[in-house]
This record gives sequence, structure tokens and C-alpha cells, in this order.
Amino acid sequence: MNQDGVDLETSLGYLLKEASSVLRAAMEEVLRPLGMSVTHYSCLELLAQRPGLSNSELARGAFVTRQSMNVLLQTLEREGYVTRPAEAPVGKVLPTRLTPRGRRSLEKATVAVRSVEVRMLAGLTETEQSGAFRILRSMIHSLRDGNDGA
Amino acid sequence: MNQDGVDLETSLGYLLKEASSVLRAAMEEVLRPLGMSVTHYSCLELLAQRPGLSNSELARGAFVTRQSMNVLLQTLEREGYVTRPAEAPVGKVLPTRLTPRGRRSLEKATVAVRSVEVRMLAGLTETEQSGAFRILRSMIHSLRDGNDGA
DNA sequence: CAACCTATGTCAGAATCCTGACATGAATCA
DNA sequence: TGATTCATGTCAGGATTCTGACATAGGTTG
Repeated sequence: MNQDGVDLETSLGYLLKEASSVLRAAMEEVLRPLGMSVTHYSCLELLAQRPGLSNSELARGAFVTRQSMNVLLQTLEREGYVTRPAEAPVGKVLPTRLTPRGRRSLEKATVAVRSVEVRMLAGLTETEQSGAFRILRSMIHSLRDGNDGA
Repeated sequence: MNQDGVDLETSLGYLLKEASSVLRAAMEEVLRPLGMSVTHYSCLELLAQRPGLSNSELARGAFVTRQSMNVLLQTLEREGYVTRPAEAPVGKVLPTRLTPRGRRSLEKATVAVRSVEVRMLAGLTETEQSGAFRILRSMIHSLRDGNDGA
């Protein structure tokens, strides 16, 4: 049961993974009563903020493959949360939009998720939060830069 | 191809997920030539720093279930990277240890992973890094506190 | 204009991981 | 001491996700 003293805890990468893991668990916990998974919620949130997103764009935004997002979209469409045109208005892209039902479902989820984020940020000053924001963006940028160009 | 302007990017939770996702992808990229997955590497690194860890403890440290860690350990044991006693010296816990081969394998992986972490931290001052460390620990603590007690 | 390259949506298969459940050993407590 | 509670290792099953592959549409370049 020794959990202290692990030198891995001096690694920012490990800490990042741990934070992300805990955040995901917390989100799943509050989303489960609503019958929603994290990817499910992410998809709806993305569509609310950027209506007409394609399957591939949604996949990138939710950090899953387009194949996984596709099966999710088919379920969401079948259950009436989103709509996709039967035929692509241009090219092969099928722009997806929230239905009123999807919007209602998202509202409750947003409240739940926001409460988790508030809890996560408790104890941090505004300055610290903006600092964290800037640092995370820097990490993402630095990692992406040398991703395939190395 | 619009990727800017997403309001989700003002969310620290989303940014945390994005950073973790990019970090994982970067680690997988450098680990793949070594025939190693991230969980695989995490397991070895944990064992190097805390020899004798049990399957359940390794699972918690690598953020997977003990069932998943168990199948990984069976593979690692079969391939000679780790050793577990045939019988538990005390209770049911089987303390796991790295073999010389496992240690050698880990060394190369550690170099690769460390290069990713260095790249991630490029452009951040020492002060910013320790700030990020403190902020992430605060987030984890805040989320864990109200995890099941709410 | 034609060939090439990229991106998208989709299908099929495999791999991975998790949920549920069981028996066993240790610790706690009456 | 005996019962209870908790944690561990393990097995079986199912669900989710990913990898690989294909055809098609659009833009690019010669």
C-alpha cells in the first residue's frame, strides 16, 4: 500500500497522465447517471459550439478515431440526439447538427461537467489558472512541433 | 478544417485532455520502434523504482485495471522481462521484479521517453515547470477529495 | 485536361480493455 | 477464538476502440 516516495511523481508527464486520469474518472462519475460517456459528451459539446462539424472533425476534437466517432454518431442519430443529411451537400462530408433533444441532453451534462471543472480548480487563483492554461498550451505546441517532423 | 475558435479551448479540462492525448501519442511514437506500449513502459518504470510491487499496485500506478495489468505481467514474465515467485511469500501478493533483460529494455525506453518529456518542457522556465507541477497536484487533490464523498 | 495526392465516410476484423464474479489470505473486531 | 471486512489474484464474458482497407470527392500540379 505504499504510494508515497515513487520517484515517478517528480515527472511532469506522469503527473499529467494522473491528472487526466482522475479528471476522466470524475467526469464519468457525474455523466453515468445521465447515461452518457465522456466521448458522448464531448461530441455533443463540440456540436453545440461548432454546428455542422463533420465526423472526422468531431473525432479529432474528441481524441478518438473517425471509426469510433462514426459508430457513436450512428447511435446518437438513431436515438435522435443529432441529425445528418442523407446526402452530402458538398463532397462526402456529412455536416452534423444537434437536435432539440440533443441540446436538452447536453444542457444537463454541461452542468455536471462544469461542476467537476469547478471542483478541479478549487484552491487555484485566477493567476494560477491562467498560468496553467498557458503552460498546457506550450506543452501541446512543443510536442506537436516535433511530432512527425523529427 | 477549422480548428481555431473552438470555445472548448478555454476549458482547462479540455486542454488537460488534449495535452495528455498528445503526450501519449508522442510516447507511443518513440516507444513503438522498441516494441513497447505506454502501459508496458509504465510497468517497467514502476518496477525499477519500486521493486517488488504487486500486480494491483502496478495497475493503480499505470492507471489500468488489475485484470489488464495481469495479462501484461503474464506476457512480460513469459518473455523474461520480469519475474514473479511461483508461490506468494506472504498472503496472495506476488511481488514482481525486473530481470536484467527487463532492466536493459527499460534503459532504452527511458531515454526515449525522457526525450519526449524534454521536448514537452522546452520553452518553459524552471519556475513555470515547478508551477505546473504544483498546479497539477492541486487539481488531482481537489478532484480526489470529492470523488466518492460527495 | 489528366494524373496525383489528400481527406472523407464506411466496412470488416482484430486487439485491447473493462465489468462481473469467484476463491483465498490477512486484518479487524466483538 | 470466530465472524466480518477488505484486498488480492484470477477466470470468463462482453463492450469498446483501434488497425487495415476500400471507394469516392476535391484540390493541386504538371
